Amino acid sequence: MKDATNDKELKKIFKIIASKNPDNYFPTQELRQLGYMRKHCDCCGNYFWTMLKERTVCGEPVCSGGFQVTTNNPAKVKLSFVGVWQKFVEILEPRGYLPIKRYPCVARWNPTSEFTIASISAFQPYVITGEVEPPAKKIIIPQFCLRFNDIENVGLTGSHNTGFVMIGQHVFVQPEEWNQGELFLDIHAFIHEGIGLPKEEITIHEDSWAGGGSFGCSLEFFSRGVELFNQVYTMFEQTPEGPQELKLKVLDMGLGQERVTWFSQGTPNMYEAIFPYVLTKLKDLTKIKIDFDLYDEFSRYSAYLNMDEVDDMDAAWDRVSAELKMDKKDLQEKVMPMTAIYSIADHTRTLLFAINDGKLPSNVGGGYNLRVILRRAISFIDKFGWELDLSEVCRWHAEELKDLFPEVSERLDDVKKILIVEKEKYYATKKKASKILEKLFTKGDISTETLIEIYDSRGINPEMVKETAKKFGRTVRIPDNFYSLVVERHEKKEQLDTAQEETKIDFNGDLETKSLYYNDYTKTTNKAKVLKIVDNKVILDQSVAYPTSGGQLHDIGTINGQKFNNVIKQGNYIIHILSEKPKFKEGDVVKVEVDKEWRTQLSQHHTATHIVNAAARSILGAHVNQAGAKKTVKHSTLDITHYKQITRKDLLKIENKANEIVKKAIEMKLSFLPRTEAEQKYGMTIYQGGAVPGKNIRIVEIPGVDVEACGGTHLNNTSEAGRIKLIKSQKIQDGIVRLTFTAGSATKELEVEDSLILSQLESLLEVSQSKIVGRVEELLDKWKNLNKAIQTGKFNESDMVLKSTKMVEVELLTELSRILNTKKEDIPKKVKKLFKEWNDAKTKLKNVGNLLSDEYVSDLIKKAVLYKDVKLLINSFEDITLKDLQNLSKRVHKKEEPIITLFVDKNKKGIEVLGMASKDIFNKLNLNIGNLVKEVVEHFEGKGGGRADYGQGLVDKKETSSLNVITKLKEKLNI
RNA sequence: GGGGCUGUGGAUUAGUCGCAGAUCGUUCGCUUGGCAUGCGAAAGGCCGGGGGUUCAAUUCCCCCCAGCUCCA
Repeated sequence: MKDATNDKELKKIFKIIASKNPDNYFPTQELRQLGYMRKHCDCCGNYFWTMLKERTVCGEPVCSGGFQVTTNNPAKVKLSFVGVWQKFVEILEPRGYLPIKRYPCVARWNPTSEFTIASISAFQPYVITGEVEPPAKKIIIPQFCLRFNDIENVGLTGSHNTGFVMIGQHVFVQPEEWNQGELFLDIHAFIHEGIGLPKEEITIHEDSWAGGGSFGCSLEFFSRGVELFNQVYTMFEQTPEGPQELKLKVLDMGLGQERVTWFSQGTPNMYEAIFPYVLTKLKDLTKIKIDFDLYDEFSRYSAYLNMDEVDDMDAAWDRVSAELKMDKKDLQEKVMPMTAIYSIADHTRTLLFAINDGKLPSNVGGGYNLRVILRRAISFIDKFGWELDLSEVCRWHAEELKDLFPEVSERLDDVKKILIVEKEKYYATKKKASKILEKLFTKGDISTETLIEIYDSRGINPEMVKETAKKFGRTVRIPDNFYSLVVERHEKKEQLDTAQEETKIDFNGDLETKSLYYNDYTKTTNKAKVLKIVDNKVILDQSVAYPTSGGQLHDIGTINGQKFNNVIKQGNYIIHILSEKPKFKEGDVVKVEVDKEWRTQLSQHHTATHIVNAAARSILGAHVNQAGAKKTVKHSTLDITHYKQITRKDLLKIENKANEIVKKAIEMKLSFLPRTEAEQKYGMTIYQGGAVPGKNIRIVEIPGVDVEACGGTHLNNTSEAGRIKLIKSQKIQDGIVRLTFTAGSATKELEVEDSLILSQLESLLEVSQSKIVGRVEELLDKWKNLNKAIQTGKFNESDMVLKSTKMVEVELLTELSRILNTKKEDIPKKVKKLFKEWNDAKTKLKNVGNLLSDEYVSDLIKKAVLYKDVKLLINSFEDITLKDLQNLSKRVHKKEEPIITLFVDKNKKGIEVLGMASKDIFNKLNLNIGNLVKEVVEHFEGKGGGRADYGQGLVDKKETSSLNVITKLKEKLNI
C-alpha cells in the first residue's frame, strides 16, 4: 500500500484490499439486514450487492445491457425537479442533517477551481482539511454545479448537461463519531422510501476512491443501468509510514438531482423531467413537436456522434441513420430541432446561474465556457429562425426554480443586458468572419494551414468555411482530424513555456509569527524575540510588518535600526529580508519599526480599493465583482467584472461615489469571525479578494458600504483615505475591466505631476490652463493644414496663428491624451513635436522666395534643359530636408510633365540626392533613376537606391561637394 | 493561466523598405420637369502610439495601446 505513488494506484490497490475484507470496510451488516447479498459480477469481476438470487452481473450499463429507464419505470414515487430536493429534506432532515443553501457556482472561496463542480466543492479545501468548521457535522445541500467538458453532447444524448444540481449528503466527524452503517441507511432510506424504488431494483457496487492523498471506499447505487449516486467514505490518508486513519472523516455523497428526477418520472429523456415549464414554453414558441419515440431511439445511438471522439461527423450520421433505418437528411431534419430546444433550455439555465453568481462570458478563463454555450444556443436559434430571446428563457427558468432557488430571480435585468451585449459581439465576429472568408475564396483555395489559422485566430470553424464554400460553388477539403491538428499546434507552441517555481526557503520546525497589523494600521512598532536567522532572513515571534499578500505590497522598515526591504509570508511565519546580515542573534529581543508613510499609503490604497469596488457596484450593477487587485505605494489597481468598457461618464460617477463614501467619514469595523458565521452573516460575496485560509477569517466592514474577508492593513475611518482619483480604466479581457486609482498622498503627488505637465503646456502654448485643450485641438488642426500646404503651396493665413480660447470642462490630461492619441506622460513631448513642426512649416511657407511658392517652382522649371526630348532639371539646395526635396519634386512634376528632376541638397547629414522621373521615362529613354542615383552616391562611398522612376541617396563623406555630385550625375547622363 | 490574429481617409479594405491606392459614402458641378440613376470633379490619411535599425520605415525589430480569437 505504501508503494502507491499516485491516487489512481492507491485506488486500485485499496479496492482489492477492501473487497478482500468487506466486513472491515463496508456496511455489510446493514446491507445483509436489508436483505442484500454479496455477489461477484460474471462480466467485470467486481463485487456487488443485490436482492436477486439469480442476478449474475452488476448494474453497470456495459454489464447489464444499457439504460432501461423509460420502459416500465420502477420508481413508485413521481417527483418534480424541485420535489426531489423537498423529498430529500423530508427524509434526511429528521435523521439529523442540516439543509443549507447552495454555494455560488462560481467558486470564489476555492483557490483550486474556478467553478463549483460538485457538492463537496462547497467545502473544499478548508473544511476537508479540518482547518475550517463546517456549518454542521451533517449537512445536505442542493448545489448547482457547472461542467463544460461535454458541451457538444448536450441535447444530443438526452442526459447531458452543462449545469446541474448535485444534492450533497456530507458528514464531517471525528473517528469516534463515525457511523458508516447509519450513513448508508440514511441514503438507502431516501432511495427506497423517498423515491419508492423496490430493493429488487437496486444494485450496489463496492468501489474505492482516492484523491489528494486521502482515500476510502465507496458504494455506488445503480438501478436499470443508471448510476444514481455514489457514497464515498473518506477515512484514510496516505503518509510516508503508510495509510493512517484521518482525524476528520468525511462522507461525500453526491446525487444528481436531474438524474433522479428523470428516474422518478420515467420521461423519455432527462430534459423533459427537469424543466417541463421551460420546455412547454419553448415548444409553444417554436411550434416544434417532439417525437419521443424517435428521440428515444436516436439518443441511444447518439454516442456515435460524440464530438470528442468522432472526427468525421458525416460518416457518424450515416452510421446512426443506418442503425435507425432512416434517411440521413430526414433524420437530421427531425432530430436537430429537438436537440436545439433541449440545448437552449440547458444552456440558458447554466448562463442564468453563472451570471447571477458573478461570472461573465469572456474570451479567456472560465468565462470562455459561458461564451461557448451562449453562442451555441444562439446559433441553434438562428439556424431555425426562431423568434426567441435567451434572456426570456432565463426568466422562465427563474420562475420554474423559484421555490428552490429564489435568488436567481433577483438579477434578471442584469442578465438581460449582459446577454444582449454578448449577442451583439457574436454577430459582429460572425460578420467579420464571412468577410474574411469571401476574401480568401476570391483569392483561391483554402489550405489546411489557413484553415487552422483562421479557426485559431478568428474563430472561423470548418463548418462556416464549408457553408461559404457552397455559396461560391467551391469545395473545401477539411481533414478528418481537424481538431486534433489544432490541439497539436497548441501543444507545440505551449511546450516552450516552463512555469517558474517560487523558490521556497526551507526552515525546519513549527515556527509561528504573530501578526500585529490587523487591529490598527497606525501601530508601526513592536518588540519581538528573534526565532530564526538564515542569511539575511529573519523570523520573529511577532511583528507589525505586513508581508506581501492579498494583492497588497509588503511593508518596509527596520529591525534594530537595520533596514528590511521585503517581507514575505510562508506558512505560519513571516520572513523579514534585511539588506545586510543582521547584527543581532537568535533569541535576542529586537525592535521592529515600519515606515509610517509607506504603511499609511498602502492602507489608504487598500481601503480605497474596497470603496471603489463598492462604488463601481452601485454605479454599474450587482454583477460587478472583484477579479483581482494590487496595491502598491504609487497606485492601486482593481479588476472588476463588467461586460463592456466603462464610459467616461460612468467613470466619473464612480469616482464621485467613492469620494462621497470618503467624505461620509464612516468608521470601519475590523474583526475576526469564524468562517461559517461570517459566510452566513454576510454571504459569499465577502470573498471578493479570492480564497482566504483559516478557521477564523478577518472581516473588513465599511458599514453600509462593503464587507469583505481581507487580511490587509486598513484605515480606521474612510475619511483617512484622502481624495480618490481614478486614473484610468482598461478592458484587460472580455468581461474584466481594470481600474487604476490613487488615494491620499499618492493622489496629491499625482496632482503635482499633472500640474507640472500642464504648466509646461501653458508656457509652450502661452495660454492659461483652462484653454489648453482648445489650443491643442487647434494646434493639431493647423499642423495638419500647414503640412498639407507644404505640399500644395497654398496656405491660409489663419493657420499661422493660434488663437483658440475655447474652454472645456473635463479632466484636462485625459482629454488631451484622447485628442493626441497618446499616453499621459507623452503629452508634453507630443505637443512640443507638433508645435515645432507647425512652426517649421510656418517658416518655410513665410520665407520670401521660398521653395514652395508657385513663382519659385515656375522659375525652377525655367532652368530645365532638354535631354533626349525630355526636360531635365538639375538643381542644388542647402539645408532643407529630404521631405522638402520630395515635396518640391512632386510640385514640379505636377506642374510640368514629363520631366526628370535631380535634386542635390547639402545639409548636416551630408549630401542628399533625390531623383524623380515621370512614369513613362523609363520606357522612353531606358533610364532607371533608382540605379542612376545608386551608382552616383556609391561612387562617393555613399548609399542609396530606388526604382525606375524614383531614387534617393546620401553621401556623408565630408570632402565631397554638391558640385562633385552634380558633375558625376551629368557624366553618367553623358552631358 | 497559455497561445494566435488584426489595427491604413467617415465605412469596408488593397498594398509595399523607395512619390499612400481602391470601392462605398460626403461635397460641388453637369444630365433630368423632379427623383432613382448616370457622367465629371473635389475634399477627406499623426498608415493605432513610442523607441530602434536604415541613405530611406506605413512596411523590418522591440515596447506599449486597442480590438478580436482559440485552448486548458
